Formats: sequence, C-alpha cells, structure tokens
Amino acid sequence: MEISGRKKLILKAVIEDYVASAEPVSSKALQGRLDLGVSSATIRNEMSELTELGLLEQPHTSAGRVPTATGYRVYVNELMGQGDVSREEAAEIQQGFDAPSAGFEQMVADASKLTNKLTALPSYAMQTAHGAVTAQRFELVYVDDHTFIIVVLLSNKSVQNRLVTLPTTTKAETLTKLAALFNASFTGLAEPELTVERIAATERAAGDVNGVTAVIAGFVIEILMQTKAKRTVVSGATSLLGHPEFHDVERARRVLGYLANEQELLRLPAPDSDGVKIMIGPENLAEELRDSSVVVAKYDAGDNMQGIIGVVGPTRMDYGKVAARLSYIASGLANMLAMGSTLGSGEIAGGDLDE
Amino acid sequence: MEISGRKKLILKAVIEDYVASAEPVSSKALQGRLDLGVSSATIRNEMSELTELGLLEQPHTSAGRVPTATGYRVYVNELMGQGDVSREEAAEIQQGFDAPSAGFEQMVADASKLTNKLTALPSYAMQTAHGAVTAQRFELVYVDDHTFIIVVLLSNKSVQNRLVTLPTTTKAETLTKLAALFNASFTGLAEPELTVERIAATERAAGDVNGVTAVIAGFVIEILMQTKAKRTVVSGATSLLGHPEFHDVERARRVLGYLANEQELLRLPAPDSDGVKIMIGPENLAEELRDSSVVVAKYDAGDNMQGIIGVVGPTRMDYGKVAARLSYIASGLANMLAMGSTLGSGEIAGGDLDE
DNA sequence: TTTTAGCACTCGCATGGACAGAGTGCTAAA
DNA sequence: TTTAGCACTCTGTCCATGCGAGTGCTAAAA
Repeated sequence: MEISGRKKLILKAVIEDYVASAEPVSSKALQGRLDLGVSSATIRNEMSELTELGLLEQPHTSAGRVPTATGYRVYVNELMGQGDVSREEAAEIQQGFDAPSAGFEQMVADASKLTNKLTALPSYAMQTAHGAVTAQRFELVYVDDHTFIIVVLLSNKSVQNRLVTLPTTTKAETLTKLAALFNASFTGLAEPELTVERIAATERAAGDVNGVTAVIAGFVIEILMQTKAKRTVVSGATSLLGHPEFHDVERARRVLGYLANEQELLRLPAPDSDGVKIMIGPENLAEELRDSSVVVAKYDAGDNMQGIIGVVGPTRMDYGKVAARLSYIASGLANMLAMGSTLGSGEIAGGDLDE
Repeated sequence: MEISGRKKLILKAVIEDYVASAEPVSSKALQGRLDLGVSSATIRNEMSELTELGLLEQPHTSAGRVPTATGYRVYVNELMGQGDVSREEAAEIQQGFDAPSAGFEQMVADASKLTNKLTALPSYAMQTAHGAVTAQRFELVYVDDHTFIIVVLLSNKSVQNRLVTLPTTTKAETLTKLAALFNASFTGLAEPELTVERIAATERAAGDVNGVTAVIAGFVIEILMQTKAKRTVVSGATSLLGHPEFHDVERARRVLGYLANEQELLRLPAPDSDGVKIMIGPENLAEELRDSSVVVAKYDAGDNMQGIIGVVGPTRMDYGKVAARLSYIASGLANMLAMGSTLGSGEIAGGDLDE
C-alpha cells in the first residue's frame, strides 16, 4: 500500500495529538496544528481515506478520528521520531543506578522501579541465563552440631543459601569433607544431572550414615529448580489507574490481574536481539492485553546474563519516548551488571564505610 | 450509653445484611429477616434511634440504613459472633503451608498470599525481631583470587550473602584469617557498634593492606542496615478492585498507592500482644485509609521472632470471618516458623529427594 | 406506654424530549 | 484537486415526568 507524504503527515499528527490529549482529533484541529496551507475540508478527505485504509477510526459518525492499532503500527514503523532522553532524565537514571543495591536481583528490581517512575506505566523485568544454571561452588558453614548453612554459587553469579537445622548431629569435619565432595562431583551439573545414583555415591564416599548428604543434595536441587523458574518483578502496577483508558475498573482489573501472574508474564514475547520490541493492542497474544500495548527492551550483560525490561500501558502512549527511556535504562542496567560481575559491587560499599 | 437488646439485634442484622448485599437495609427487609414478631414500623422507630445514636446512617432521606464506623465498632466489640474457619479452608491453609518454601521470608510471603486468597482482600505481612539484629556467625568463601562470598548468619535466623569481586588479590588464607577475626570481634554486635575504630583494629590484626577488611565490614554494615529496615510484603493488591466500594478509580488508587509504599505500611499500628486488631474507617491514622478498614494479627514464633499479617479492605467487610482466618493463618505461620527454627526446613526438602 | 396501620412525603433513578455544539460527508463551484 | 458551504448525525446536557422504595409522622389500637 502506497500512502502519500501528506497522508503520512496527517496520520502522524493525528496520533501525536491523540496521544497528548486522549480526545478524538478533528480536521480543524489538524489544520491549525499542521500549517499545511490547505483547508480543513482537504484534510477531512485525507482522513476519510486513512479511515478506509484502516489506520484511523471514528468513535461515532460525527466525532474526530482516533488511531487504530494498525495506525499506531505504521506510526511506530515509519513515522515516529527517535525519542530522546532529556538531560534531567538521564541524570535521574544515573542516580537511580548509583544507589547501592544488594545483588543482581536488587539491581533489576531497581531498574524496574526506575522505569515505572519515568514512564508512569507498570514495569516488569526479568533476568535469565542462556542455557542451564549450574552450581559453581559449594560451601557448608558449621554453626553448631545441629545447624549449618549451605552456600551455593551459581553459574549466573547469584549466591543462594539455606539454613539447615537437623535433629541428628553433624560435625564440622563432616561438613568440610562433604563440601569437598560436592565441589568435586556436582559443580557444573544442571539440575536433572543430580541423579539419585550420584547422590548415593557421594553419600558412600563420605561415609555418611545420618542422611545429611541427601538433605544437602535436596536443597541444592531445590535451589537449582527455583533458579530455573525465572523470577519476574513488577513495579508500579497502580500507575495503570492513572491513565484515562483504565478508569473502567473491569478493564484495569484484567490487565492488573495479568501483571500479577508471573507465569503469564514469562510468556510475553521478547525482542530477538538487543533492542526494543513493541506490541500494539491486538498484536498481543494474551487475551488480557488485547487492548493494551507492551514495550520491552532486551539487554545483554555479558557473562551469560541477559534479561528484559518492559512496560505495559494503554495503546495510546508515546511509543517514541517510552522506547527511548526503556532502552536507555536497559543499557544502563546492562552496564551496571557487567561492571558488578568484574569490579564487584564492593566498590559501592567500600566507598562510604564510615557513616 | 445503654442500648436495648432489641436494638442490638437490629444493629447486628443491619450490619450483616449490609455486609452481604452492599445495599442500604430497609425496615421491611429486617422484619422478614429477624422474625421479631413486630411490625416494620417498630423496627423503623428503633432504626431511627440507632441513627440518632450515630450507629446507623442514611445515604439519603428515603433510603434504607447503612452502618457508620461507630456502628461497626460496636458490632465488632460486642455483637459479632466468633467467626470460624471451615474444614475446607483449614485444609487449604494447611496445604499452603505444606508447600516447600525457601527461608523465612518466603514463608511469610506465602502466608500473605494465602491470606489474600482466603479473604479476597489485599494482604500485607512483615516480620521483625525484638531488639537489634546482630550477626551471629561470619564465613568468607574463597571462589578465586578476585572473588569471594560473604556469608552472615543473623540473630533473626536469616542468612545473608554477598558476592564480592575485587581488582586486588585476596588469598584463601587471608579470608580464613579474616573470617576468624570477624567471628571473634563482631558477633553479637548491632550495626551502630561496628565503629570505624573496631574495623581499623581488625584491619591491623589481619595485617591487611589491600582494604579487604573495610570492604567486608562495609557489606556487613549494609546487611545489618537492610535487615533493620523491615521488609513488608504485599499480596493481591488487585483484589481491592473486586469490591464495589472501589469501583471508583480515584478511591482505589489512594489505597493502592498507600499499599505500594513500604514506609507507610510500617507505620500501621499492630496489636499489642498476640491477637487481632481491627481499625475501622476513620480510626485509621493514615489519611488514605480513612474510608477503609484494616484487620491485622500479630504472631510470635519464638526465638526472638515475631511479625504481623493483615488485610486492608472496605469498611463493609465480614470482620468476624476475616479476623478468624487471619488469626488461624497467623498461628499456622508462627508454628511453621518455630518448627523451621528447631527442626530445620531440612524436613521439607529431605522428603522428596528423588523427584 | 408501646405498637401498629396508614398515608403523605422525599429522594433517587430511569425515561424521553428538546437543544446546543462539534464534527463530518457531500455537493457544486473554483 | 481543492474548497466553501451546508445538511446531517451523533453526543452530552438539561429538564420534566413518572415510578418505586422507603421513610417519618399521626392517630388509633393494644
């Protein structure tokens, strides 16, 4: 389909006006706005054709025009300017990342909060590793004869621990021995490879009769499984209610319900590579999002770590601005994570030791 | 103020009818419901007096009656039956607690989810320790020359860790020595007692020139501070929208905004001892909750651990039922936590090792 | 003194008509 | 191809009307 330059200008103007005002846009309003040197009747004719092309629609016969999902799509693909991030926003983002945060999960959560703040839209984020997560290093910390701590360093650089209290007695030497055995036999293995046979072999090697080996192995399996089950964090779900399209409670509830469901969020499509993906209205597979839009950025923080961060909002949103901020935040986050994995978040705490 | 038995009966019936229907209650409806052997006119007279007493009110002159906050208060204090937990619900709660969960934080979060499910109201929960949290045990796990893990067992039985990566080299022996020094000098101390002098002393004792001691101490301080900053978890905020009083988006937004703010939630009053506290409408100090109610239970899980779990909802709620479920869940949670700290969550994972 | 039947009264809410305003679509001329 | 002009359509608001629910009051009954 071929659409004239003027039609494009008009479509762009309709969308930008509508995004700003939430009101159907009239031919007269455009005439004032566009300064094309043509009358409102001409614009009316063009709008009428844009409507036939399925890019605009009328809420009712004598109302102005409103973009359709297809209209937004054309806008996003061809017409929209590169949104930019203002100096103040960039500063705010920097500041958001400068605040000390404990561990990768926290950084991702902070980035999501920041996104919510800068877009006024609910934001979601999740971080994943390519391939399977394995244990890299085990440690068993003796606390007392009935208590010890399991510490596992995972291949995605996250550290997990469990406090174990048992009725049976476990000596410090036993733990030392077991930790060595686990480090020898179970590092680099993914969860399904921790078979009963291997565990039994370790138990024999340790000369363990109390079943501590099995208990520890159980926790390790649990940890690996929980890490495999990717965690999603959602920030600022309530912001949705600030947008007029969600003043209808039922509609808001559908989307908020969707956001509250981690499993669903995981199924949202992500960009193929680094960059931003935009899904407009009915382009969303999820029924609940059919009248909303999703903008999501993917980032790669090296070291086998990657993740996505996105927002959900009304189809009437400033896609350029949102996409720009999102990708700015995503790359900032990627930097922070990459830095964290080489320089250590030690930097952060080391700085202000004395207060 | 003295109110007759019949007035009490009528007040109770008005409240229970209104809670069920969300519609103002008429004298005729009560006549059918109560079977007092009196006419609607008599009931009307009583209702009129209850209105003068400030226990009921009329939305408009010719409407039925609706309870006031004071009315609910009298109901809660004197009239309401002991809500009970059905067999199915008890089973569901049990089941909710049986699911394996990792660590105390997770158990509390699960209990909050369960509460949300059983009350259809947003639920919040937080766990605190009496007095200051101190470190009980330190461990430093060597990963490679530039990487190690700090593991701290806290007095509230939670284990925290940090992965540290430094540009400088730190040998395994150094870490072992440092861990011993930290265990000797810093256990049992609260955050403000980790003074610069003590840290410097440890640094000298360790012969540390690279500043690792300071980095570790920094993390420990951070961990203690974060633990002191109590964490609140909120579940099912969206459920609020299911109640007709929150079909007004602005009103819903106020309360949801409040719930999203951890700092605010921390300021909510808690019951003085074990038991349930109910705050009705304007009894709430927080402006945002002035037209909502809060029901909150406190539990004590021994071992210096205690916490609260509560719900926020419309003043029109079934206080008896909510309070009963809440205290049932709270005591279940207390049990689980107490068990966890003696028998170990080891029990949980130990069970199903082979699948 | 308390209860009750009866009735007038009030108020909310739904319905329908009238009207103004916004914006379009179409036609005929430039 | 553009435009001026005009008829047409649809929304939103206002007002009047009527209905129904429920009360408050009064005067009689228990």
